[in-house]
Amino acid sequence: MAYWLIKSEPDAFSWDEQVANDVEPWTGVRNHQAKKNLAGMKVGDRAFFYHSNVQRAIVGVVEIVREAYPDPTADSGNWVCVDVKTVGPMPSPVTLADIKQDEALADLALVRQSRLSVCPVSAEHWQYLCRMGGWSGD
DNA sequence: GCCAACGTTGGC
DNA sequence: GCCAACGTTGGC
Repeated sequence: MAYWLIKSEPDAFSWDEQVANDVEPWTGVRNHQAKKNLAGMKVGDRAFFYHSNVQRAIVGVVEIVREAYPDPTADSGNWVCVDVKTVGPMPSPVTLADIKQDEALADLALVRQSRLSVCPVSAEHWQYLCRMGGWSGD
């Protein structure tokens, strides 16, 4: 299974809303690199839910429950979205500042390509970040 | 096919 | 609010 990180501006769609909705179509991605990553997601993959802009921290974990299908919010072009399901909140959110000052995470896509809204996370980095956030779930 | 201009994203 | 990074557009 693969791991990912998806970004959302809390003003547009927050973790609280994700928890309330439980399953949410992840729409609105309009970047080819991000689209490629969406298309590579499989059911059962896990993703960090990251708040960009205001809070800048990993605040929760979601699971992919539906693989890439045409984004209904796209008026043109063949953009895709996936459905994600709430798994649980990070016991202590991992902030971007924490990530940036840790050498082991220097080549995280989140750091290297700050504008990419859907990025892959290696298994090593996933486990590392889970430890930082106090995530003890499976 | 190159490059300048412009728009958007996101960190600070 | 500013700026850097990056994507897109359009003139040539």
